[in-house]
Amino acid sequence: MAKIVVMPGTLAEGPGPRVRVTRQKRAVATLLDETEEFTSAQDLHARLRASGERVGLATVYSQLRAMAGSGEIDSVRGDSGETLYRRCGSPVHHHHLVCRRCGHTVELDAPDLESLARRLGEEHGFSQLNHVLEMTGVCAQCPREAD
Amino acid sequence: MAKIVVMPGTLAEGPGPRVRVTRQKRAVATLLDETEEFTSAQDLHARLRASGERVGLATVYSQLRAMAGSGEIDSVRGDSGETLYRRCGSPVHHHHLVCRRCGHTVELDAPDLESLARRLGEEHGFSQLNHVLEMTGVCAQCPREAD
DNA sequence: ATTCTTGCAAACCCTTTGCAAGCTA
DNA sequence: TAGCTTGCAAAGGGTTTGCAAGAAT
Repeated sequence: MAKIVVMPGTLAEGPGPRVRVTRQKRAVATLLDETEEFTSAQDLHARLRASGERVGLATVYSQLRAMAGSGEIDSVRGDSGETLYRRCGSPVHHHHLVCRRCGHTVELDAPDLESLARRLGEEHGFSQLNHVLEMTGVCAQCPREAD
Repeated sequence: MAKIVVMPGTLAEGPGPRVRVTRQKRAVATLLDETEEFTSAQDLHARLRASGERVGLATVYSQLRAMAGSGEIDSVRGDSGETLYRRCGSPVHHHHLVCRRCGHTVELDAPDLESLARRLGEEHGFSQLNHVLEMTGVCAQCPREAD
């Protein structure tokens, strides 16, 4: 089921709730900017606390959820069941290959995949195609033991 | 903590724990055989109960974990955070192409995609690869105007 | 008889929610 | 001031664990 998300300045917003800029939001956004790899809400929260920021865990969760919902950041699921977030680098369509152990991420540019997806859809008479590929694995730097 | 799993007749087993065949194990294995799609532990448990089998939820979990650990079944993480299992091998790995308008679904068999995904992962030194492709579009039977 | 397996209930972990106090616009 | 936002604590949902009773060998 599709979730309709209206991004600021995209469609007629009507008399909806106005977003407010808070110290907490800036702190999370900033830390996210400085972080390359996918990280969890708990990790972000711990780092914010460690650096002296006064931010609640629930707030971090709420914010990440909002940002992910509006497409501002990407999210994937880690091995231990938690959700990992990261500021999405390139605005163009691409996919991620994420290490389930350490969160190390590689941005994939796979033209073959794009054409393949298009072909598959057209073969079945579908139009207005869209696709999301989420790849995960264990990177070369991580122990490959199974558990 | 790595768990060493020795499959029957694979390596020297030594004086390890002997696996016992129980009614519960057979029930879960059988139901898994009859199920094409990825299913959750809870779903399997509910279906077992519904069919009159007396099996505990903890047992189902424990068993799926063991089977997945030994590679007997595949596991992926669903959107809601639960782990989904499926007997691997026979019912080949495949993806779905879903119509956003009517929900009509086509099961895709795309060997090209599988090899492409494997290649992409290996090129970046990843192992234990896993991928989920979600394709959506508008099928031939549906009006394709307004979106 | 031995020891692996079961399964209830409680524990865990991550995430969301209830809601009063705090803060932005 | 008005009403989003915050954040503590509690609730939720999925999965694991403790351990005594039960079953396979």
